[in-house]
Formats: sequence, C-alpha cells, structure tokens
Amino acid sequence: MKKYSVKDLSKLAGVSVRTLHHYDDIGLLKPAIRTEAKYRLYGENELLKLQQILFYKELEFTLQEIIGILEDPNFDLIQALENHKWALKSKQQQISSMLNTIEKTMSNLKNKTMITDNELYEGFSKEERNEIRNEAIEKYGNNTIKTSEKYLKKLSKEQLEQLKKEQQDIFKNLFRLSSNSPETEEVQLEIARHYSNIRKFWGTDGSSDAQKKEYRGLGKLYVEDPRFTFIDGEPQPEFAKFLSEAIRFFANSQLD
Amino acid sequence: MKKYSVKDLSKLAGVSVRTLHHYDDIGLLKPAIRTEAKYRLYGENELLKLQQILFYKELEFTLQEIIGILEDPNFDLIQALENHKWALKSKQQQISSMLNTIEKTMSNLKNKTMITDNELYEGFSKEERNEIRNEAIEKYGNNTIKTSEKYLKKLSKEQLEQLKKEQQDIFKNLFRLSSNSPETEEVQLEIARHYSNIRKFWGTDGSSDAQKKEYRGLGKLYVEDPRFTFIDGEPQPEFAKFLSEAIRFFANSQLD
DNA sequence: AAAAGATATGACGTTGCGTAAGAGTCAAAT
DNA sequence: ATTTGACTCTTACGCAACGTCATATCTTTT
Repeated sequence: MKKYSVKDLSKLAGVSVRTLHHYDDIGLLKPAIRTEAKYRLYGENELLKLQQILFYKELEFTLQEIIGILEDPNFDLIQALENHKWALKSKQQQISSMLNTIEKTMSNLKNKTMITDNELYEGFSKEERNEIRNEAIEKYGNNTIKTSEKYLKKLSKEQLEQLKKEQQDIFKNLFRLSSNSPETEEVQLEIARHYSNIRKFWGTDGSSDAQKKEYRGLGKLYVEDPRFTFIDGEPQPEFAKFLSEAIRFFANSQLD
Repeated sequence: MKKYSVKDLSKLAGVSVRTLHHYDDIGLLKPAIRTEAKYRLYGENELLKLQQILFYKELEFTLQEIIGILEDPNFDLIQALENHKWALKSKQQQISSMLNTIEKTMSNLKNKTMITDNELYEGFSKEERNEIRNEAIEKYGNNTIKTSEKYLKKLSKEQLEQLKKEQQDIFKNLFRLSSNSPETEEVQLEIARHYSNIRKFWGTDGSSDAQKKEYRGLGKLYVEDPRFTFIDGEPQPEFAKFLSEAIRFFANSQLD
C-alpha cells in the first residue's frame, strides 16, 4: 500500500501543506495513519477524496458544505447543486448590476470633466475649441472612445454638443438658484430639464421605465464625489448637497 | 448645526452601530466630535461621507480601497473604476464556467440515476418502463425537464434509448474487465466507445474540440461521488477508481 | 433616586488558509 | 557517531468586515 507524506500529497494535488493540516484540523480529510512521531501518512483513498474536495471547492462550496456533501452518502447532491446554481446565478446578476453602475459612473465622470473643460475654454473661439477637442480625442485613444461609444453612438455630434450645452446652461441656472430651497418650483423646473437631458444622454429617453432608481443614484453621485461638481477648478460641496437634495425631491415627487 | 448620535446615523444610513464603531476604528469615518462621555456625534458632512462609503461598498470595493478613494481628492477614480470593472468581469466569467460545470455534473448525475433505474426496472416490460418514466417526468416537474432539455432536445427518444443501452453495455463490459489494468487494450477500447457515446450524449460529437478537459472531468466525477457508480444498489469505489484511471489514461494518450 | 435606555470599550467568532516560531524526527554526509 | 539538512509537528497570530456578547459608564424617564 502506497503512502504519501504531507509534502508528497500536497505536490500531487497542488495544495499547500498548511491546507492539509487545516483539512485535518476541521475533520475534512484525515490521514490514513499517523507514525509514532505523529507524521501524517495518506493512502490512495485520501488522494481520491482530496480530489473530490478540490472539485467542489472550485465550485466555491464552503469547506463545511463539502464536509456535509462527502460525509453522508445519502446527501441530496442534486438539490445541493441546484441551490448552489441559484446562488451563483444571483451573484452573477448582482455583478451585472454593479458593472452597469460602474459604466454609468465612469461615463458621467468623463462627461463632467469634459464639461468643465468646455467652461475653461470658454474664452477661445469656436475653431480653437474644436481643435482642442480633437486633440483630446487623440489623447484619450481608441479604447476610451469605444467604451463611451456604446452610450453615445446614437447621438450625432451636433446633438451631443447640444446636450452638453444644455447641461452647462442647466447647471448655471441651478448654481444661481442654489441659495433657495431645493424644493422651490424654479429649481424643480431646472431639475426636470436635467432629468430629460440625462435620459437623452443615456439614450433611454424613449423608454417607459422612468429610471427613478438610476436618477436618484445620479443625485447621490453628486455628493458622493466632489469631482462631479467642480466649478472653475474648485469643488463645490455645498452645491453638490443642494443638487442632490433637489434631485431626490424631484424623483420622489415626480417619478413612480 | 445638527448632530447625529450613533443610533440616529445608523438608522438614517441603514447600517449597524457596530459598523460605525468599526469605521471609526479603522479611520474611515470619524465622528465630528466626541462628548465629554466620549459619545460619538456626527454632522451633515459625515452623513454625506457615509453615503459615499456605502456607494463604493455596494460596488464591492474593500474598505481600504475606499479609504484610498476618499482620502485623496486627486485619486485617479476613473482608473480605479476601470480596474474594478475588469476584476468584476473576470469574476463573472469564472462564475459562468462554474455554472457550466454544475450543469454537466447535474446532467450526468441524472443520467446515471436514470440508468441504474433502468437496470432496476429490467424485469419490467417496455410498456411498464415507459409508464414509470412518465411518472418520473411528472414528479421531476417542468423546470427540471427544461434544464436537461438543453442537452437532450437534439436527441430523439429512440436515439436516447440507444445511447443509454450502449452505456449500460459499456459499463457491463468494463465491470467484467475491472480486474485488469486500466491500460490494457480491451479496456481502452471500451473507454473509446464510452467517449464517443458521451460526446453524443453531450451533443458535441460533431465538434472539433476533443473536450479532453471535460472528459477527464467526467472521469474524476466517477471517483468524486460514489453515486455515479452504483451497481445493484451498492456503491463500487474500486470500480470507480478503475474507471477513473482508465479514462485518465485514455484522455492522455488519445486526446490532444 | 431608582429603573430604563444609550453608548463605550474590549474581546472573541467567523472563513480558509498564509506565515512564522520553536521543537522534534529522519536519512544522508562527514 | 554525529552533525547537517530536509521534513514534520503543534501553537498561534493575521487578514476582512463586521456580529455578538459582556461589562462598565452615562443620560433620560418615571
């Protein structure tokens, strides 16, 4: 009968010695025998069992779950796999939604910096501005361009320009109104313009989904990161707070 | 200036008091002031910062990463988001592959139990067997059926019957040969039949991909779970080991 | 003033090992 | 026969993000 030392077995299975110690500790995989000096010795059966363990571990079962699966031959494996499948699927969906949020955040971050750039270039002529913008496109490279293309490809350049200008206009008005309460009608009118503008920017202006959640998320974004509300190179935390509250009020009162 | 106690803030933000303690401990969110009795008091700014924290936490940034993001206003947020996006995407792919493995495992588990069932029903007439199978279909319910349909829909009932019978035949031969070395030619011939049979069952028999990995995975499955190799209601660990080694040898010598 | 409610600070538990630390064991080289 | 080098053993802290007591100290209500 072949016997493997901890090191032998660890190399055969591609795990660390510590892992074998651990599995012994928690009762997942005990050595076949112990020498007088308490050295662990494993046999063929233990090698096979270790392979089983690693199989289920790759599927991200916890060690406790694996103990349960392997210790009881009557364990309902199909049911366990079914449950695990659902857990994994829900995790997958969760990740999808996180990716969505990240995309939107990045898209908005980029857009904001572009807008403040525009403001900085306000002193230049139209032609100069176009030159600068083209340089920027070259700098950003194709990858960045393609990433945002998903959201922007439906918009012609002129439409995009129009949307950006409208955003600048909205923000100027809102900044002017920012000493008022966020709930006043004037402010809420500008927020409504902003909402409509953003949905065009997202390319979802035709959708029946009001995107209340997403829009509120955007509102939170303004306070979540000062980089979203730079004006003349300075962060505006107070203005961010104002914006965020105005959007929250709008979403709660106007959107289902 | 409004001040929030730990409990107030925790309710406002939907986190536990312990969480606030923890964030204080690690320097992520310190209270605005402490009372004489060392009670924590938070202001509006802390509420806003907590919201930022929760935003990034939902994206599964670690607390240390969030500290980095928030402490330095010049932090390259876009780059951080980009990196995080990749991490999430790779996690998503990993989950997809795990789901694949689970599907195959379940599909095989079901197939095996069906085969042993067939063996158990060997004394019955064909009509009786069909009756029983239909009952099983009702029991398993539509969901289960549809899950396996993916793999089976391309096969007609007769083809499926044929494949199952061939599998039974192969296993009988292999069991008879199981006192030999797994590497003998007779054994390897049966394994080759099995390989071809399995690929038909998987619906991939036309594919150019030899599916070495998948087939080896199947071999491991036989030892990974005794339920795969029940014969006459008894688990056959020795036979499982034999099968597994025969398949490993076949995959290594015959498949690229 | 006593009882009830909040809050504070430890400190251990969780998951799956990594990473030493200190000590004993075994086989080969001196 | 012994020293060395390669292994192995047990013990135990560390990590992430808190949950969950336990015990002590306020603050507020009756």
